[in-house]
Amino acid sequence: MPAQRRTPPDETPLTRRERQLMDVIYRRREATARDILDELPDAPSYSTVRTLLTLLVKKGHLLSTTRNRAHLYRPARQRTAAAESALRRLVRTFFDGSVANAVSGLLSLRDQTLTTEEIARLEEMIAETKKEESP
Amino acid sequence: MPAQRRTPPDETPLTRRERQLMDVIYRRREATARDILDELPDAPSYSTVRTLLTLLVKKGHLLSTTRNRAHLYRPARQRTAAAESALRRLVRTFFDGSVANAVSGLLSLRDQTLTTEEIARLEEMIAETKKEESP
DNA sequence: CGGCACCTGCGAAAAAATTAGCAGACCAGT
DNA sequence: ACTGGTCTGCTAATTTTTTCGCAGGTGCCG
Repeated sequence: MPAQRRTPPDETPLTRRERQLMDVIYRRREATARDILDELPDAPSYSTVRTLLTLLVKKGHLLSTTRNRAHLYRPARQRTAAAESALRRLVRTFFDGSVANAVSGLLSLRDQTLTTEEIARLEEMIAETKKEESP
Repeated sequence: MPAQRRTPPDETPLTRRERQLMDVIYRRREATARDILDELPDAPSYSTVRTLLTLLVKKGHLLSTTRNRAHLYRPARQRTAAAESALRRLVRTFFDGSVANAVSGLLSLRDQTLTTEEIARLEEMIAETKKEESP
């Protein structure tokens, strides 16, 4: 009987708060309880954040090292891996499973403008994809 | 005193189950309690699904109409709007706020291959974007 | 050295989410 | 018209989450 989860980051969906913390950590790549507390708009007490963090470690979602006196947390899953499954979910849920549609949705996010450089990069990626698809 | 949430789909993050149901509904665009029950891998009782559904309506996340005898649920927010905010979150969390990076991540999802047509469409979108950026 | 500022682990209480059963109504088929 | 199958609206119990406080430690500075 596995008393405490080990390595494999459980496929169980996270709870609200858990996801919120994980998001902060993924965004920053690493964080201490204090960091998180400072970033959350609706943060609970320091004590609470710490509890959640400990829980996430036990569940295998986070790894912790000690920097100075405080614990420093990092995601147990590679950032890209997490991003990938998040993207998959999104594509399935909102874009009928079509990657092309998702890209479209992404491009129409008129938030921050793409630089000329980025556009060039995208073109290159498309070209690459094309090459792979139809050699 | 607003006894029951009206139109504005509350910015409150959904709970685990709630999100799960919403996802199914977004994917199918509409669904009955029965539909959802059938689609969930780890479905609870019919009764439970109905309770959640009712709750989501009360919170303003879903709208319900009656088809035949059963309630038919649809998202209160436009699918595209929901997709948009989900994308934004994802871009911020996993791609350092870079849309280009996100597109890249999307393209490297080697799940299903893009058809030649889709690729052409993407190229067109990029071209369009380019035109807008640097007129 | 004494005190301030923080961190840690542990133990629980409070709040929220999840689950489910029940009675009444309705429709369709025999 | 009766029966079986399904849906609805409630009510409520259980399980999870979420939240915190307290009792040590430790490092640092006046």
